[in-house]
Amino acid sequence: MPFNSVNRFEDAEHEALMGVWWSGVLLRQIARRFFRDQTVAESQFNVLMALRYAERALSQQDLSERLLVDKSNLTGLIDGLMKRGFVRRFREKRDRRFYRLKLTGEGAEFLEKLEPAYLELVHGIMNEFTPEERTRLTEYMVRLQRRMEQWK
Amino acid sequence: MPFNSVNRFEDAEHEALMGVWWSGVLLRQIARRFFRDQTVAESQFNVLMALRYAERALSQQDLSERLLVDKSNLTGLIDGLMKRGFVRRFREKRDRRFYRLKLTGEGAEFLEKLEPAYLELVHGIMNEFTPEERTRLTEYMVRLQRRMEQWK
DNA sequence: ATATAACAGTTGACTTTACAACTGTTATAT
DNA sequence: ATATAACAGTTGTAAAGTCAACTGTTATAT
Repeated sequence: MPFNSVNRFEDAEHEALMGVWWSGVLLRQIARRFFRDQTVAESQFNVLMALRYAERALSQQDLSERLLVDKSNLTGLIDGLMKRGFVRRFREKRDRRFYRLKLTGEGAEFLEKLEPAYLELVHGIMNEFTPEERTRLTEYMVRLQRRMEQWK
Repeated sequence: MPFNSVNRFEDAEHEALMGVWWSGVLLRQIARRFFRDQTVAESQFNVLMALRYAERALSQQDLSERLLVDKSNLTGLIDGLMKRGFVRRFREKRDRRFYRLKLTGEGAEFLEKLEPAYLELVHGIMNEFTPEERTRLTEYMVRLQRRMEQWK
């Protein structure tokens, strides 16, 4: 789905979707570099954040669904986070098919250290918009996501 | 950069950025599946579209910049498209460092066959919005991208 | 005129991701 | 009670991407 500039389609719907597309591409690029400097992969950060703000202990399957990543990837991702001491797996006794994943103290601490720089980045980008615009943008994105869910 | 639902940050800027982020993730997912069914990789489609709608013959370097993909990927990507007969490389006589890439008749034809389904998908998603909303959304995305360019 | 820079493309190592096939565990149906 | 489904996680393969180092070509500087 290309096209920031030239677009002979002259199709307003296409143009709008391309806008979202390219914003996503740029955002990915910025995030990758940011997290590399912070010595985490973006995918690992996503896992840590999901665990931190989850309302309950999550399984790898849960993470797979929340992060929209294939469950097979969670195996290695969690392995890596365990090696760094950020996450632990707890076998569930009632149902030995899955683990409950928990953030360790080190994991939480690591996230806290990261947070200022992370928020600075986020705000540095988003203060492009006024509060009203932000609200409207958020609303648009929610609707767009709901619409796209239909294609899953 | 996670979080569609739970977000204890209570941070409107973060929320808005996450909206863009998740929309991008979903869009990638939908696109990947769509193009798989159409027997092209999304990355190949992007190249074909870029060549088709370019104002002049592009080099691999040009494509790299337009598609925001490392130039090293273009080698294999173009190789693949040449194998399918969709693209040709022409050595530039004046400057033998680069190729001029051109879409073949087969390439153009392939794109044309794809276009209806592609546009149907795009419209199916974007008719979530009224024309005024689309305009505003496009405007937001343009501003967001310009802002994000600063971090490149 | 020649050494040095810059440029386009390629290659190889590595990471990330998706997908399909597999193991082991639990739930369901007959 | 047992066969079948469904489920969670793991493994292996392949595609796609980044990055750094390399080749060959052209531009620049002294």
